Amino acid sequence: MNVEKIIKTETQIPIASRTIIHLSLVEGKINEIMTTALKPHGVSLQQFNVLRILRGQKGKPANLSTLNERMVTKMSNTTRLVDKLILKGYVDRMVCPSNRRKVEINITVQGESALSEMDTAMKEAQEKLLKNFTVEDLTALNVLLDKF
Amino acid sequence: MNVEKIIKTETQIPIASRTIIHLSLVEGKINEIMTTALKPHGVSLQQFNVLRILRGQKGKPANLSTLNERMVTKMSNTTRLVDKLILKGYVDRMVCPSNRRKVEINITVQGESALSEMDTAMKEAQEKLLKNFTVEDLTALNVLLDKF
DNA sequence: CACGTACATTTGTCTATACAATTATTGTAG
DNA sequence: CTACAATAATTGTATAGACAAATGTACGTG
Repeated sequence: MNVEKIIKTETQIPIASRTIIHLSLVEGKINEIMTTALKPHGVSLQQFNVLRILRGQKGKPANLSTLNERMVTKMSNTTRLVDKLILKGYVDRMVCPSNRRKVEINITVQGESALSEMDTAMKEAQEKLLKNFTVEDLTALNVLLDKF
Repeated sequence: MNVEKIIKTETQIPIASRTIIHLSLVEGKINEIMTTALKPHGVSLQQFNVLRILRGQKGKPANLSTLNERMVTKMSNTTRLVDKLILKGYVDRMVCPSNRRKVEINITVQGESALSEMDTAMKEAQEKLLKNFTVEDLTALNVLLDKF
C-alpha cells in the first residue's frame, strides 16, 4: 500500500502522524475487502460479526449486552442490527423468561448455513489481504499492535 | 490493548484472523481518541482532514475531486462535508470561473485559526496514543503495514 | 407494599459512508 | 452547429455509528 500520495499533502510529516495515517488506510482497505466479500451474501460486516458471535454461543442464547461486549467495533445500535438479521431469517429474538428486561437472541438453522458460506468468502478475502505476510510478520505485527 | 476478550469468542482463532481483529480494534481506539480530542472544537475527524488538506494547498483553491483524492478515508460525500464547514465559517466555496463545472474551496482566516487550535489537541492525542512506542517500533510498524 | 434506583433494551436524532441517479457544463465528432 | 459523450458536483436513499432520552422491568429499603 502506498502511503506517499497522502503524505505529500503536508510537508515533513513526522513518523508518528505517518503511522496513524497508515493505520487508517490499512483499516480502510481491510474493511473494503471484507465488505466486498460479504456483499453477495447480503449482510454487512457488523451483521456477520453478530452471526459469528451467536454461533460461538453454541446454542446458548445471547442477550444484547453480551453481543455489545463481544462486538469488535462498539455498537450503540445492536437492536437495529438484530432487527435486520431477523428480517433475513438468520436469527430470532425472544423476551427472556427469567428476566423480562432481557432478550434472548439465537442463530437459526438458516443463519448457520448462510454463515458457513460467508466463512468461505471471508477466508479467501483474508488470504488475499495477508498474501505478503509470513507468520513471523504477523507475530511481530501483533506485538506492535499490543502497544496501543 | 487486550485482544483476548474478543478472541475467546471462538476457540482457536488463527493468527491471521487475530491480526485482522487486532487492527480493527486499534483503528477503533485511534478513531475514538482523535474524535474525542476534536469534540471541543465542534468538528468531526473528516472535517478536520478537509481543513488540513486545504491548509496544505497554501492559498491555492481545491476542488472536490482534489479533496476526495487526498482524503485518508474515502468519502463519497464531500459536498455535504464542505457544507458543514461553510456553516461554521471555516471554508468558502465558489464556482470556478474557468470551468463552471468545478468549485473552488478555500480555508478562511477563521478556519486557519480554528485549525491551529485543533492541531494542539491532536498532537496531545497522538502522544497519548503512541506513548508506548519507540521510533524503532514505529518504523517497524510502518514496514509491516506496507505489506498490505 | 410503595418508592426510588439500577438494569436492559428500544427509540430518536444527527453525522457519516456507500452507491446510484441527476443536473449542469464542457469538449468533440460528424 | 448539433448531438453525444465525458467531467464535476450535487442530491437521494439506505445502512451504520455515537449519543441521549425514553420505556419497561427488577430489586432493595423503609
